[in-house]
Amino acid sequence: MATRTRRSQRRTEALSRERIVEAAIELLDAAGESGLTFRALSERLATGPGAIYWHVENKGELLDAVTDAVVADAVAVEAGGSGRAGGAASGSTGAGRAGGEATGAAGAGGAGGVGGLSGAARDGIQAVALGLFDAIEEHPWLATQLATQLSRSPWGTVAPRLFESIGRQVRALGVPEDSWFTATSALMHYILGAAGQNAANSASARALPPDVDRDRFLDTVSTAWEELDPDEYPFTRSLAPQLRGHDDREQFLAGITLILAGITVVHPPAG
Amino acid sequence: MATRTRRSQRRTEALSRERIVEAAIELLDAAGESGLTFRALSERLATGPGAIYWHVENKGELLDAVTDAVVADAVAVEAGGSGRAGGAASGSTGAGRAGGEATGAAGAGGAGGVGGLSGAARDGIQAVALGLFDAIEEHPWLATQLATQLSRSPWGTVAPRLFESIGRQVRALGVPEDSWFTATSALMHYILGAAGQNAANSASARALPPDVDRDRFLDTVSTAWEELDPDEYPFTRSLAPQLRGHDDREQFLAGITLILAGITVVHPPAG
DNA sequence: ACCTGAACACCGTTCAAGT
DNA sequence: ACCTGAACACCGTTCAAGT
Repeated sequence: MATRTRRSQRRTEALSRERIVEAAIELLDAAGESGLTFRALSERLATGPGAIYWHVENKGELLDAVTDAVVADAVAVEAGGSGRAGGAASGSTGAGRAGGEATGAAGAGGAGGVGGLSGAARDGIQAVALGLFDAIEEHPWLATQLATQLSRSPWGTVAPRLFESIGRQVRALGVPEDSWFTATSALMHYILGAAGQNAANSASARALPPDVDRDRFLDTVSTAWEELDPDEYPFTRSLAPQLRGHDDREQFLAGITLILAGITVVHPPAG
Repeated sequence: MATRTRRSQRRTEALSRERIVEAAIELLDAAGESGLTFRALSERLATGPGAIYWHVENKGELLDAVTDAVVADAVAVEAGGSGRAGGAASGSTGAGRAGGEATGAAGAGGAGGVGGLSGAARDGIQAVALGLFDAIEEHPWLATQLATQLSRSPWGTVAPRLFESIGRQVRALGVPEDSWFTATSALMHYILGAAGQNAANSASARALPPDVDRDRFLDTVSTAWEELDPDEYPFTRSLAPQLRGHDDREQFLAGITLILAGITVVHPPAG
C-alpha cells in the first residue's frame, strides 16, 4: 500500500476509490479541512458529485480512508533510521526546515545512563515517532482527523496500525510482556498529542505573512505568555523565556526519552 | 469562573454570552457535535439565529468559548484529592461507573521505589489529570474540540490553562527549573491523548444498545483485534487478551506513573 | 456497473428592519 | 443597544435518468 506516488492520469482513467482518496488529500493539503468538498472534489476529478458516492459511502468514510492512507504511509517507514518512504501523494508544502535528521536527539543514550535499553529498539521508536511527526507536519489537518477518528472508533483501522508499529519496538525493548499494553499506550498517546500540537505550531507559523518566519512566531507566542495575568498564570509566565528559541523536534524527542526512561524504570527489561 | 451551576432562567432573562455558552454545552452533551446548530441554539434560547451573532463572533468562536469554559471548570479542581467541583452546566449523562475514586491508583508510590518524589505533588498531578479525564468522559465532544482548538491556536486560552495547572505540580515535584517545560509538555500531551482516546471508549460503549454493557464492548474490540491479519498485526493480536477486562482509569494512571518515573530519572529533583 | 446532474434539506452568516 | 427573521450562498446526500 505504501509509496506509488505517480500522478499522470486525470480525466482519462476511470474513477476509483484510490483516485478519490488521492484527490481528497490534495484538496486538504491545499486548502485545509474546509477545502474538502464533494463539489470541489468532483470538479477536480472531472465528474459529478453523485459519482463519488458510488465509490465511497459518505464524507465520514472518505475522511477515514484518507486518514488511514496517510497513516499507513507514515508508519511504513518501519525499520531503518532515516530516509522517508514516499509521502502518500501530497506534493505541496515541504517539510519546512528539514535540515538535521534528529541531530542531538535530545540527549539520547539516556541522561544518567539508564541501563538495559536496546539501542536499536530506541532508534526504532524514534523512527516511528518522527514518521508520524513529519506526517502531521506535512498534513496539518491530520492531527484533528486522527483525534476525530480515534474518538469515533478506537477499534477502527488506524488504531491497530499505530499500536502495531509502536508496540513492536516496545517488545524489542525487552519490556516484560505484561507491560506491553501500558508502555505502548503511553507512547502512542504522547506521540499523538505532541505531534498534533507541534504540527499546529508550524502550521500557524506558515499561515503568518511570509516575511514573519518561525522564530518571529515563537517570539509572538512567548510574548503573549509574558502578558498573561501574573496572579493566574505565574508558572506559564515564568516559562515564556524557554519557549523562545525552543525546537519542536528536539522537544518532541525529549518527551520520548522521558517516557522510555520511565518504561525501563517501572518495567525493567526481563533479561 | 468555576461552578455557579444554577439554571432557572429560560426566556425571561436577557440573552448573554454566558447563557449561549451554557445552552451550547447542553446541546453538545445531548446530541454531539452535529447537534450544535445556530437554529437549534436559538430555538432553545427562544430567539432568532441572528441574535446570537450579537454576542458571539461566529461558530468557531462559540466552540472556543465552550471549550474554554469546560476546561476552566475541570481544571478548577486544583488542590485537594477527590471531590469534584461543579460540572459546568451539563446535567445529562452521569459519570458512568463512578465507584472507586482512583482506588489502587495503578501501583502509586512507584514500583521499585523510585526516589525523591513528593507524594503531594504526585497526587496533585493525578488530580489534574483525572479532572480532565472526567471532563472528557462527561463531554465526549471535548476531545475533538480540544484537538481542534490547540491545533488552531496553541497560544489561545486553553493551552495556558492546562499548562499552568499541570506545570505547577511539576514544579512542586522538585524538578529542576530548566526541565519544567519538557516535563510539563510531556505530561500535557499524554493526558490529552490518553483522555481523548479513553473517553472515546466510554462514549462508544454508551452508544451501543443498552443491554450491551462496557465489558461486552471491550469484548467486541478485543475480538476484533484477534481477527486482524496475523502477518500484519502479530503484536496487536497478542495483546487482545490484555484488552479484555482492562480498566481505562487504571491504565490512564499507569501511564502517568510511567512518565513521572521518567521525569525523576532523567531530571532528578535538585534537592 | 458506473456515471450525470438537478433537486432537497439543512447549515452558517448577513442585514434591513424593528424596539 | 439589542433582537427579529427572511434571505443568501453553500454544503452533504439522493435519485431518476442515462450509458
